[in-house]
Amino acid sequence: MSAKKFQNAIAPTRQEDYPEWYQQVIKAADMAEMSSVRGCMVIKPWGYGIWEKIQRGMDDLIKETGHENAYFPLFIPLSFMELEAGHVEGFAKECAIVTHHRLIEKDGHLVPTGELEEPLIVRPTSETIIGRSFAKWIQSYRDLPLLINQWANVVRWEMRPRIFLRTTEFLWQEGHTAHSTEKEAMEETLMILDKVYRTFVEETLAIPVIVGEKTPAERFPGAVNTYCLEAMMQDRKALQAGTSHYLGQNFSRAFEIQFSNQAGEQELAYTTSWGVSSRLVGALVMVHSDDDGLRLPPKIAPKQVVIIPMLNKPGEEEAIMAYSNAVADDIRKQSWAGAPVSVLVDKRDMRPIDKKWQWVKRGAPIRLEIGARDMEANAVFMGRRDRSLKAAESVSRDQVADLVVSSLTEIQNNYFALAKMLLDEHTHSDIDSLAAFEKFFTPENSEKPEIHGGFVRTKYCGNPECEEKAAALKVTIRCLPIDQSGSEGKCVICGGSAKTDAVWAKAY
RNA sequence: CGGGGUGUGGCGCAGUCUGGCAGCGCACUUGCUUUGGGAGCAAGAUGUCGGAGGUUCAAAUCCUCUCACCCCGACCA
Repeated sequence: MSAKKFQNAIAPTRQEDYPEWYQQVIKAADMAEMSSVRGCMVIKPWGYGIWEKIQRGMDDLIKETGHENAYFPLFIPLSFMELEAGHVEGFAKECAIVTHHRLIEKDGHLVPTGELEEPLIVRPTSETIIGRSFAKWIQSYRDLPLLINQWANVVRWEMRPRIFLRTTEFLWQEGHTAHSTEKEAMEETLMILDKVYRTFVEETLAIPVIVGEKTPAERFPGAVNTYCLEAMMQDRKALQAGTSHYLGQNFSRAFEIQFSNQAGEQELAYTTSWGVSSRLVGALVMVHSDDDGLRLPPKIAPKQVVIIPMLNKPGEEEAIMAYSNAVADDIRKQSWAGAPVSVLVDKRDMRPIDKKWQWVKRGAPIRLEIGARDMEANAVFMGRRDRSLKAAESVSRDQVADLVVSSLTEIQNNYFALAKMLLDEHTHSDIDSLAAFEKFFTPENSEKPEIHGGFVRTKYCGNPECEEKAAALKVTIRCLPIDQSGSEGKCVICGGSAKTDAVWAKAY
């Protein structure tokens, strides 16, 4: 294969075919692949390493805000789903159902037998089964608040799976809490949204978000209010990066989550639920990556520094490896973002140039190439993933550890700044008529739509009909931002008087 | 569930119209050369051509049935 064939490591580029580019980045980074089970993915070590970093960081925040982890069953009795009307409607169409518990051999094939008296559904979310437990655990106001989180897999039989973004089975955390007052439950709902989700997504994943409330059309089935984080991908479409629900007394009524208050009266508890999923990995890909593959913010990279020994000539190996390991140890002594810098010395039996490209495609923030020449000069050759490949340069050995630390901070900040620039540049507040709105969201090439559109932040009258009208353009209200301006204006769709700010976009 | 498409070594595909030895590129293995910027040459290994049935001297190719997957809609963390 000749070098000229590669202008970029990933084909097609983002401009050429964004959805295909997305899949190629994941493949080239060796993160995950679709499995032989419909809609289900295999998460490979590099992709799972990213998820583990997400879990660790998020879990710390969840615990710092007073929650404890627990675990509930994968299966939910079918009858539980019937108890909350809105909930059934939302999830009934996408459930996996277990109806048998045994196999027998018949004509050389295994067929299910032993039909269950009551079918079990594989959890699409756990409000119902956790609600039943909460009802048992809560007797008195002294048992409240009850603050529980679960790390789990869930199954939703979606029509069109897309790797990491919408798979049949996915990984997530789901928080479930119960409170004695509406006020406290609402505070919890919003606290999680800001202190846990927004903080983590912006500061660790380097993804800027718009925080807001969903309209009734986009609300979680069974919730009173649903709040969310919305992020902009590089094709300017929105991706929901986290969600927090105020459930009011809907689930406590259905599952009899009652407590005696201080006056000795029975009251229904107020509950919340909130979650982020492995979809965040897809968001990382679509926000930060470029036409050479994945780019990982250092705080989420499973390895922050990769050392590639240039083992080209026989006889040099031992000395270069010793030098490389010594450099690695120096860097490991450095602390960054509250933890030792993680370093991998890639000593695999591969051509160094192939290793280098592999680490570029996997998005390692910093590459250090070490060969005989560097060793003689008491130096290393350092490349940063946020800069062009040709911008790599020689750095003296005694400066490298400090430079790595300052570079990690710079890379983390650069990725956030770039993503923020994209979000700001393509968020428009000056679209004030239906004609302008339609023009903005209509691609020039309808056969093969180019990257177009973005977020429109404008007034909305609150009429669901206006929302439906936008849906014809595949545009939905992503959220009603928390930071409302309070000003009065005209609804962008119907022109009627409107006070509410809304963010409109095409979404994943 | 509607409309369109595809199933051929690990991956990507040609071959199907007009039946006649199962092919190509990449990746993989081995050897030699090369070696700080996605190397070259040579040899090698890898296949129930999605499945079942039929037509035929002969089927990847034709016919019937079937399964799976992909794209466009409805659904969605």
